[in-house]
This record gives sequence, structure tokens and C-alpha cells, in this order.
Amino acid sequence: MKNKTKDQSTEEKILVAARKVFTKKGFAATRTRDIAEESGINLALLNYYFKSKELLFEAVMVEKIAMLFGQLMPVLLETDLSFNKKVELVVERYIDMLLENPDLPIFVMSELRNHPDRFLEKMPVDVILRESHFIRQIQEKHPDQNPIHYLMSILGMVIFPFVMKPVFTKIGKTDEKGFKAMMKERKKLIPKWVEAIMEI
Amino acid sequence: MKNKTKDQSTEEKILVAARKVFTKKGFAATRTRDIAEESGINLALLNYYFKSKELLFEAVMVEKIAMLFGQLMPVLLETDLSFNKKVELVVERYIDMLLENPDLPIFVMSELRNHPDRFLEKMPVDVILRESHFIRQIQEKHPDQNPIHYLMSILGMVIFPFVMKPVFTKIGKTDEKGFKAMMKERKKLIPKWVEAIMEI
DNA sequence: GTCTATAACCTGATAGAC
DNA sequence: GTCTATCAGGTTATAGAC
Repeated sequence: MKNKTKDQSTEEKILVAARKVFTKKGFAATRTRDIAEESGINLALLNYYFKSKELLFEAVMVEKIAMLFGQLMPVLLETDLSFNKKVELVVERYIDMLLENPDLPIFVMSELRNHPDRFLEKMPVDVILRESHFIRQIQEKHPDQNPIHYLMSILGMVIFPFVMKPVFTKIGKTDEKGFKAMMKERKKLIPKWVEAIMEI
Repeated sequence: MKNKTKDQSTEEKILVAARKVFTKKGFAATRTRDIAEESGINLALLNYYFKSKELLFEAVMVEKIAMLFGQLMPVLLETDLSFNKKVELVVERYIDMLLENPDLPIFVMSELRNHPDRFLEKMPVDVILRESHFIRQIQEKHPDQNPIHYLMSILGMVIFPFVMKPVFTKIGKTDEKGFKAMMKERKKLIPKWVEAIMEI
């Protein structure tokens, strides 16, 4: 774990720190000094390597968006799996990924608000909606219903607990370990629920 | 009640503008000058009436948190309604409220991240979990399951689309009117789905 | 590539006239 | 209560030495 910082190039050190600080505080509340301090490098080097705070942020943001859709896309595009199996896979992978990056959703969504158009083209929403086999499978079962309804519900059940996490953990009701255990339970529960929903 | 803009006191004008700007940009990205401009008042008056940016923000934040729970609490505490009826009511009211305040959830949740402890006590999460009749009704049906699972899923299905709204609307796939229509459909769909989920 | 020093600008807040 | 002018402090970014 120590090598993780020792052997890194300066550029990587800055990126590691920028990921951490930007994700935690958001773009506007982050000072370049915070990132320099966090990474142990000199403030001037940040501009030397990334030109500006904006560009450094953009680099982090692109990564985070890729994480947000990286787990989703392959499964949704897959054509050789049953609908239920895909739901299982999406839920399982997404929860695992979010347990490692709990503040990813709230970070990406709240930054999107302040940089309205800059990052939307990085999101393969069109592809999901128009080309995904997953959406087609939904349409087969519910031809007269907007398929987005089902996708929204699945993602909502998976992602929303992470958005609410600060409320539940800080309030002292559920601790970090309890939250993790709960999300592992949801890996089994959500696919069952989705199956039931699809049969209505 | 007074005329919406003409008869407002200066204090009210500032509050109206502060709600709008803070909600749209978040605390850190908001400049007191933005609020002064938006409300048409002089910058110095902001400090005259609210002492500081922090205190003005706090006033707005308290209001927004109250909105977020105001629709929820009465229904969850109610003891004379069936579980299914309560779900109907919560979904209906919450969607209506969020259609009027689409960026409320992402605002409150993302600001909570930057002001971790200051506002958590304003949220009646304990009351919901420990005293609500709604949670008890869930426990009756699923005594061996954490009742939060079901609450999370209901709220996730309702709230998550609003969190994702910028993605779907800006991408040109769904416009404002289409989104609104979809959320009205969900008022009928979600209660049916929850009913099915509860029977597993 | 890395550092120090500083420029250039912005932001919250207040003093003081009216 | 409201305005203008301005201060004090903080922020990004860069120039220039090493």
C-alpha cells in the first residue's frame, strides 16, 4: 500500500489526490491547494501537468463517468443472456462497484448540474436506450409500456441507498458495516423483486 | 398572501432568490453577488438581513429538508390506513412535490456531503425508523427482513428518476413534457410493483 | 521537473453616507 | 433600510530561479 504512493509519477500522484478531493467535496468547494496538499506535491506542479483546475477536473470526471457506465453497458448490450440473468449480473456488479465507490453517483450527478452540457455526450445513454438488447427484452414483455420505467426502477433500487447513505450512517442508526451487509442482501433481493415486477 | 414579486419585503426577495440560486448551483458555487443580482437587491443588504452567506444558506437548507420529509412523515406515521394505501399516497404526493421541485433531492443530498453533521439532526430519520406505523406494517409482512429494504426501494423508484433527470432530458431523448408524463405514469405503476414485491 | 514568490483576480463582508 | 466604495483574505495561475 505504501508503494501505491511512492512509485507513482507526479502526474499520477496528482490524479489520485484529485479523484479523492473532487469526489468528496465537488468542483467548486475544492481548492487546488487541497489537491496539492493531499498528493504531497507542489502547487505549481498541478498547473504544470494539467494546465488548469478545470482540465484536471475534466480528467477525473471522464473517469468517473466511465466507471458509472462501465459496469452497466456490457451486460445491457449482451444478447446471449436471459433478462433475469442480466438483472442479476447488473445488480451484483453495480453494488460491488458502488461499495468501493459509495459517493460516485452523488458526485457525478451533482457536478452534472453545474457543468450542464460538457459531460453529457460522454454518457452512452442513447446506446442503452436505442441499441441495447436489454431494452428490447423489456419491450417484448411489456410492449405497451415505456421500457425506461423498468430500467429506472432497477437502478433506483440499486443506486438510491448509496445516495441516502450519509443520512443513514451519520445518524448512528446503521454503521459502515451494517450498510455493507444490507447492500449484500440487496444483491439477492432486487433480482427477485424485478422478476415479480416484470410479471405484472 | 402578497403579490409574488412586487409586494415582497426585501428579506423575502433575498430568500426567494437564494432558494433558486443555491438549489441550482450548490453552496460553494454560489456567490452572494449571484443572489443579489437574482433578487434585484443590493449586495450589502444580504449581509444586513442574513448576517452571512452561511446563515442565509442555512435558512434555505432547513426549508428544503422540511420539504423533503414533509410529504413523507404524516403518511408514514398514520395508523388508520392499509400499507398499500399508504404506498399509493406517498408515491402520489412525493411525485407531485418533486415535479414542482425536481432538483430538490440532488441539492439536499449533495450539500449534506459538504456540511456533514450540521443538518442531519433536522431529518426525522429516527422517527421514521423507530416510531412509524409504516415500518411496523412492513415488519408484520416480513418479520425476518430489514424493513429499510422496502422503504429504500420505494423511495428509490420514486426519487431516482429525478436524480437522473438532467441526463435524460438534456440528451434530447425525453423532453420536459415527456418526463412529466412518465412520472405521472409511475404514480400508478410503483404502487402495483410494491404490492407485488411485498408478496414475495 | 520542481520550487518560491507573486501577480491578477475574485469573494464575503463592512464602514459610512444618505 | 438602502446604497457606494472598499477592505481583507483567499484563490488560480504563472514567472523565473534552480
